[in-house]
Amino acid sequence: MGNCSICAIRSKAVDALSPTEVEYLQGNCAEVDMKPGESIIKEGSLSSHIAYLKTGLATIHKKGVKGTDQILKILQPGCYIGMQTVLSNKIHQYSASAIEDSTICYIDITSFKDLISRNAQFANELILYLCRDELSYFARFVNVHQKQVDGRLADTILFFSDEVKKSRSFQIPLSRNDIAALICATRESVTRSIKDLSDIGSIRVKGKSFEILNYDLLKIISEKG
Amino acid sequence: MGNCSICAIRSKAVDALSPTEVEYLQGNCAEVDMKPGESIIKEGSLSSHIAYLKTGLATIHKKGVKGTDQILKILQPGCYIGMQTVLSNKIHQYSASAIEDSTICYIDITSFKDLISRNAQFANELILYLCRDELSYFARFVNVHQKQVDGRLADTILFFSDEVKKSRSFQIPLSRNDIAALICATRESVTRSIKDLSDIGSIRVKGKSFEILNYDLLKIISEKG
DNA sequence: TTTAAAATGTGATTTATGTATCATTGCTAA
DNA sequence: TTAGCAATGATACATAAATCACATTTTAAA
Repeated sequence: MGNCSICAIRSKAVDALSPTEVEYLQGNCAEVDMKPGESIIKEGSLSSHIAYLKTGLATIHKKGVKGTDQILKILQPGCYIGMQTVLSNKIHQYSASAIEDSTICYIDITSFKDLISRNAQFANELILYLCRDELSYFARFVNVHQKQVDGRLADTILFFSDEVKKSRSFQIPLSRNDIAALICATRESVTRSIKDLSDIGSIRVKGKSFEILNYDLLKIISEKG
Repeated sequence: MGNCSICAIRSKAVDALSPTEVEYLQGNCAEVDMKPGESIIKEGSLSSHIAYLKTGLATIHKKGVKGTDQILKILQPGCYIGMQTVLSNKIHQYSASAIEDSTICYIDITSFKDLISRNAQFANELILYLCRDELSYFARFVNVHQKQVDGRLADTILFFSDEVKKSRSFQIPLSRNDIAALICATRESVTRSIKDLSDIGSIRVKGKSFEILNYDLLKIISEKG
C-alpha cells in the first residue's frame, strides 16, 4: 500500500485534497507492480477501479473493426487510466498495458467519485487534465491523417527522445508491430521507414535501441509529413 | 440575451446550478444567431469565451501540416465549444463553424471557471461531458484507421440519419470537400465512394440530399470497413 | 547447447486512394 | 436572361502503403 500523502508524483488533483481526504483516498487505493506486457485494464471488462500510473510506461489501446488493436497513447507517470470509462460508462472502452516495469495505483471508483463531488478544486484539476488530454488527441488525429509513415515514425522517435527518455540515445520498449499499431501502419512499413530514416543518416537503429544522429533532419521529416 | 433558467436544451451541468448561479451565468453570456459558414471560434485566436451550441449544427475543425483543415466532429445542440482550450490554454486549438442556422451562447470564461470552483456538481457534470466526448474520439480514431473510404462514408451517412436527422431521407449540409475533411479522404474519393454506395443500391444521392435505400447493407459496409 | 517459436527484415506484387485534368452542373449576381 | 465562378463528376495516371511470401535473426524453452 502506497502512501499518497508523501507520493512524489501524485497528481495536481490530489494536491488539491485536504489531509483527511488524502487519507480517505489512500485507504481506498492499492499499489501494484507490473511487468512489461501485463494488463492494467481490459477493454470490455467491468470497471470497478480507475488506475493511476505512478512509475513506468504504459499504452492504452483499443480494438478496431479489423480485430487488431490500435495504440491510442503512450502513458507516462502521472496519467490516469480508465477515468473516461469509469465516470461515464460501466464497461472499459479501452485497454491499458504496461510496457516497462511500472507501478499502478488502483483507486476504488466510488471513492474517487466521492472526492469529485466533495472537493470542487479536485474536480477542477481533473477537468484541466481531461481538457489537456483531449487536445493532445485532436493534434494526434489531424497529424496521423496528414502525414505519411516516415513523418509519423519521426514523430514517435522525437516523442520518445524529447518527452519520455530525455536523451538522443534510448530504447523504445515496443515491438515493430507495436510501433505499427501506434502510428497506424503495418509492421513491414515500419521496418522500411526505419530503413529510410537510417539511410538518410537521421537515426541509427539496432533492435529496440534508437539513436538520433541528425535531430534537425528528423524534425523536418516530422514537420513536412 | 437568452434566458438560461427556461432554456429547453440547457446542459446537465447547468441543471446542477442554483437559481442564483443560473442568474449569474445568464448575466455573463450572450446569445448570437449564426448562418452556415460563419465562424464560432477560430484556431489561433485568444480565447475569452467558451461557446455553447443551443440550436443548429456546427463542426469543429483543425489545421494540419498540409495546411488544410480536418473536421474533428459534427456538433449538435448541447455541445460546448472551446472548453478544452479555454481551461488549459489561452489560445484556441481548433476552430468551429456553423453549418446550419444556429444559435450560440457565448459564456465569459472567467464566470465559467468561477462556477466550476464554486459548484462541485457543476464540475462533476462537466467531467462526465468531457469523458464521454473523449471516448467518442477514441472510437473515431480507431475506426478511421481501420476502415476504408466506403466504410467511413457509410458511417457518416448512418450518423446523419440515426443521430442527427432521425430520418432515412435527409440533407447533409456539407460540401463534398467537407465530407472529405470529415472522413479523412479527398473530394474525388468521396465522389467515387458515393457512386459505389449508390451503385449497390444502398443509397440514393442528389446533391446534398441523401436517402438510405438499404439500411442493413449500409450497416454491413460500415461495420466491415 | 540445441531446438522451437516468435519477431524482424526483404523483395515482389497488388490495391486503395491521391493527383491531375477537364467537362459539366448549379448557383450568384448583374 | 446571361456571364462568371465555385462545386461536382468523371477519367487516366501515379504512388504510398498494404499484402503476400519467404529468409533471417532474436528470443525463449527444453
